[in-house]
Amino acid sequence: MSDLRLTPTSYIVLGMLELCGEATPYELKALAAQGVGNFWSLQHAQLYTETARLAEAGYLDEEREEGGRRRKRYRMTDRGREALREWTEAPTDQFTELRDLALLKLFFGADPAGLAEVQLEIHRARLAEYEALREEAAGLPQSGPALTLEAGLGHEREWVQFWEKLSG
Amino acid sequence: MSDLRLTPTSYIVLGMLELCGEATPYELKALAAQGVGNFWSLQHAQLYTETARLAEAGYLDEEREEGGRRRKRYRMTDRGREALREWTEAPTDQFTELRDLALLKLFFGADPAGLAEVQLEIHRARLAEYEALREEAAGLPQSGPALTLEAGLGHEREWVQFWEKLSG
DNA sequence: ACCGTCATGTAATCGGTTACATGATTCT
DNA sequence: AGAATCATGTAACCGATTACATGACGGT
Repeated sequence: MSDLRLTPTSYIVLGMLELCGEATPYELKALAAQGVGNFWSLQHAQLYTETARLAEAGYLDEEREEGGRRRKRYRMTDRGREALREWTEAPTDQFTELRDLALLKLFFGADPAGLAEVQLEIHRARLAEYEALREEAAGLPQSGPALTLEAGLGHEREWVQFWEKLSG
Repeated sequence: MSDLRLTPTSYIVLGMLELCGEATPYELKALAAQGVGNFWSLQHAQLYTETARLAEAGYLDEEREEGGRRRKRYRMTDRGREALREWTEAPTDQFTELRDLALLKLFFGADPAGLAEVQLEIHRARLAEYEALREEAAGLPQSGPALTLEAGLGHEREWVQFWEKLSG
């Protein structure tokens, strides 16, 4: 029940547990991969340490499965739900830097065309993925994930345009 | 002369030292603030530890000033220049995630309009800064920094559009 | 029965952030 | 001269990445 600082990682875990009710760290890994991981991914090891941390601080309940692998299953406590709600409700004025490695190389004088060739490939691929995701979700009611997908699409288009201008 | 892994932070230090010849960590801090810090900022403490690390591994020369604060001044060695050149020349296929805190809140159900209000403010301000920078640099020959500024402009416009759609 | 691969978890390391600390300099 | 602020630097802490380790399972 100790105090701790909640990081974005903490809220990702809390948020996913709210969506799915209860899960083992391994299940959270799968859940992250198909959702929030598209724009904020975690190492799988983080899911083990973070759930343990949150449980110790009273934000999660921990329960060991009997038999087999005796895996730990987690579910939110009221305290966890409350923390997530407060966080979600409060807007943030944090500014996100680009922090793009290719851009960093460009800044320090790298050859634009060379960078563009490989960056175009990955950004076009990602853009195609996002467009496929949007197809799938077409018609579904608007939702948080759908909105973030729109943001991702916009920025990927921007990257593609940017590197296209620099290629060749 | 030990071995170490060079991180983006390392290359920022090396890159800045190539630009300015030699500097103390404190001077690097100022240099970073007006340039690369716009899209990849560092804590000032990093500049002390990173220069020391690079010097120990032979990428930088370290020299103490006599008298006064006896500050340490750093300059690149041939090894440092070589490392920077190799890094700059090699394209990267690293994909950069958005990792935006406001987007994360949106994903987990935050109220779009509330977020948009404060996000619009900061992104509009940043966009204005970038436009001013471009004014200043108008006419100057194309350069790495100028290209990254274009990228920044594009993404800031994208953010502004995105949050505008969600506001009100 | 064996081998390779996926599932699942823990431990060690390390960069980065935060906090702290002291020497200059300016202002009143 | 004293207070406040800026310049400059070091130390401690902690989250995140990396490396390691073992158990289950499918195929041959």
